[in-house]
Amino acid sequence: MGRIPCCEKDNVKRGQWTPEEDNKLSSYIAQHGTRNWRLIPKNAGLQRCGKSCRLRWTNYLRPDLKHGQFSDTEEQTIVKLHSVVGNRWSLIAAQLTGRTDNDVKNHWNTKLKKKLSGMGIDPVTHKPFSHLMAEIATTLATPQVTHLAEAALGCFKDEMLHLLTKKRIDFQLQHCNTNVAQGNTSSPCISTKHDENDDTIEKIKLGLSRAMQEPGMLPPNKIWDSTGVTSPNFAGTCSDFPSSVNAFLCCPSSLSNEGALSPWNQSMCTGSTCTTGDQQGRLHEMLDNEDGEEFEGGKEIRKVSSIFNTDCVLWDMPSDDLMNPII
DNA sequence: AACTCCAACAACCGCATCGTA
DNA sequence: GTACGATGCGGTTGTTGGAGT
Repeated sequence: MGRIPCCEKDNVKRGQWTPEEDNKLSSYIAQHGTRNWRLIPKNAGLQRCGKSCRLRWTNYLRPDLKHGQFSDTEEQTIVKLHSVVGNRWSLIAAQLTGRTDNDVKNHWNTKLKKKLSGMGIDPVTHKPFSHLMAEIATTLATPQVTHLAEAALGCFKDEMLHLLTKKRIDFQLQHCNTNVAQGNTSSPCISTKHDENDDTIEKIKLGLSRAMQEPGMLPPNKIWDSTGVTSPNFAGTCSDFPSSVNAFLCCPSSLSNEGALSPWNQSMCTGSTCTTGDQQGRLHEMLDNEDGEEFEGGKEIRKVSSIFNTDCVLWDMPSDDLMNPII
């Protein structure tokens, strides 16, 4: 048995579409609409799978599609919705005029994920990395925590190396300069040349292990220093690490100093649930439509309550976006 | 100039869900 | 209620062009 193929693969063309094929498909759909994708390629004179035609149409040829760069507002919308509905790309895309799920997904994977990681936020949970570490620490005994932290470090390593090396993020040289100016040589500047990766990873490992074994570490919002310089409960100091590592371990100043460095303003939930009623209320307000019941994304209609989790990061949106009738 | 690397995006694949007989 | 074809969706892979070496 097995699954019936959507079309006979031997007789269909694959790969990039040519302008001629695009023209054939567009003009056929303009005349006959998009009923029965299986018949469309045959009737339109295309040697393509119906599924391939559908994708080409929905992702590229549709006249109402917007091509080109995502605006800041669109990015904010994506991040905000992703923090609530996760990888429901079609649902997210439905809130952005002229964008497809494929567009949104690609933009998320190539840009936004890295952007969030760079801000010290886990793109999956939308929480600060340090926050996640702290949550692990609250639920596990120390030996387990250390191993888990090591495992987590492995997961994040690629993103961090990317940020630390490829993007050449500034390593908080100002702290180094300050230390030097004050004659403090006990906290040497990190070399950005020699064995940069190894040094950094070792420091992260050390910092994580210390943080996880330090009971006073928790809760994290208690020790996040808005200056990002020192933390009395932290075994070292945040300034021992590059800025992007600070983001990972100490929470970046952009998170605690609203609007200081972050490209987006945000309010952060503390703990495993949103703590301020007005924030939570506002998200519900944004998600519920005027009747407070359902919202529609493409064909899907789901109860908001079924997809709404209380773990969230709330992104401040321009007031115009709040006027989106669906949100 | 040639080569490598990487980001961006298009397209494919297989599973899930829907609609209908 | 069930079977089956059609369509939607999300994950993944492939391709391309530009930047860096």
